[in-house]
Amino acid sequence: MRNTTGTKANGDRPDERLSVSEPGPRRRLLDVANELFYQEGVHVVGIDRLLEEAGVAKASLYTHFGNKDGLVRAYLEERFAARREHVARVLAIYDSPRDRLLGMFADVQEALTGTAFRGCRFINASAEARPDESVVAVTEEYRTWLRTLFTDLAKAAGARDAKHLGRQLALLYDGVAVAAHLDKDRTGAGAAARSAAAALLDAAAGDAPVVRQRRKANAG
Amino acid sequence: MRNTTGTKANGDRPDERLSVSEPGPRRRLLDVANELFYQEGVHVVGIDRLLEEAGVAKASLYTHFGNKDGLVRAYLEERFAARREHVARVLAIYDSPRDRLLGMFADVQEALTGTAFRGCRFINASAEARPDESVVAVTEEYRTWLRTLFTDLAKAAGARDAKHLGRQLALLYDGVAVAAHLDKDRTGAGAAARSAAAALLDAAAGDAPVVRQRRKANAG
DNA sequence: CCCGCTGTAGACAGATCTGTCCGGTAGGCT
DNA sequence: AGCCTACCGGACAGATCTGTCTACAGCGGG
Repeated sequence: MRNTTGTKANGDRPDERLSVSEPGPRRRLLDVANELFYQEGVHVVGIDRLLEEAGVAKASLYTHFGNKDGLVRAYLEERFAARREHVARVLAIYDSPRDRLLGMFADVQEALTGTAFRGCRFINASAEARPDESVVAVTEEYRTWLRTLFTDLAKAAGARDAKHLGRQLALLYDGVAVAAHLDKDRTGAGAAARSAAAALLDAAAGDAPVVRQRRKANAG
Repeated sequence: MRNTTGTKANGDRPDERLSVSEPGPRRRLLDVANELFYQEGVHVVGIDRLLEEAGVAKASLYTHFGNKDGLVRAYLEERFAARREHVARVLAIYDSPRDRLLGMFADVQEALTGTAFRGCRFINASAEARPDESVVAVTEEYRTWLRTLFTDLAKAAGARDAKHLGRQLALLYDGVAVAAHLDKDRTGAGAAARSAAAALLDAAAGDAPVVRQRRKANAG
């Protein structure tokens, strides 16, 4: 579909200093997987479709990833890493803990204006996965990380019960992903989540916003 | 797998007044679909599996439902109707609008204590559906109904912006379905959603709600 | 220079799934 | 009794998907 002649070109290792030319088959496969698995679903997109779109031979897929599940796992783990980096960049924008927390929802609101938004990759992939597929393992890691992140943000923002607020915020985060995916009016969901996060934060911070000394009995 | 002899028995029409004996193939198929499609996913469960489990001939499926998508549609529409009835029963328990609203989340919290809980059928089914499958149509109807329901509850509970609060509550409702499905600790998500709903309602009801108690920390 | 590594192209096997069709059976109705 | 209808059991076709294997091409290092 793209490179009719077998070419080694670029092994897509980071120390490769060739000009941009053409990424290797592993890179091309991951790129296509990132697109198709997200837009259409993991089970719906077959091997042949991936190979066709990426211009990669079938044997290359199996030497690089072992089987389809290996490709799915590599794809999800890469997106997980990319997400961590993205969130780190978003959080770095803001100064105050409160703004950082709300910035997470501002970021989501911005993301779902694009037409390519189809909800949370991990939620969607998990909904169609069998229990033994590696999707569930990566999803669990991702969600643990996300919950911890929100708990940390809640704690920094001065919540009395940071774990509780963190959970509530994670609920909103899940909810907006689902709603923006399945409902027609996406922007409404984004705004609702953002304002709800602010309201919950205000309610949890209570009367003494940034002071979080009081009692550190169960904070964290 | 169950009735080795071809038997007419019960056509599972409502005016059938035979004793309980054995429901017809349509009923048996819907029952099995309700179980398997929910527990394992729509695409994962094949026709043969359904037929085997229900003890129904393949021809019966196609005469009753046309094709697999027809069965899926009938299954989802039946669950939608059952859900409407269930919600009506739940709402009938409470007297005040506020209690009715929070009762929706108390009901969910109770539901997810069971091991059979696997999140929202419609969300899960939509995540693995192609755009042309009838899953998306029924899901859209369901979600429109749900959003309207929460908006009505918010309005009755005295929210200033009922549509806004309704959306926020729907987000929480989606979120708890996802979280309780994918995370290990389900009960935590239920409690968080319930308390978040109360906090959002308090924040939205503002100063002049419908007879609200002091600040009753919700036990749960 | 040539060997080995990596990659392409595609045939092939085996499994699975949807949907059609045919033969047989049993109960209800006239 | 005889027929009609609903249902069962299973064979069958056609499509699709995963995974393996063979044949071949180009690049780079010893």
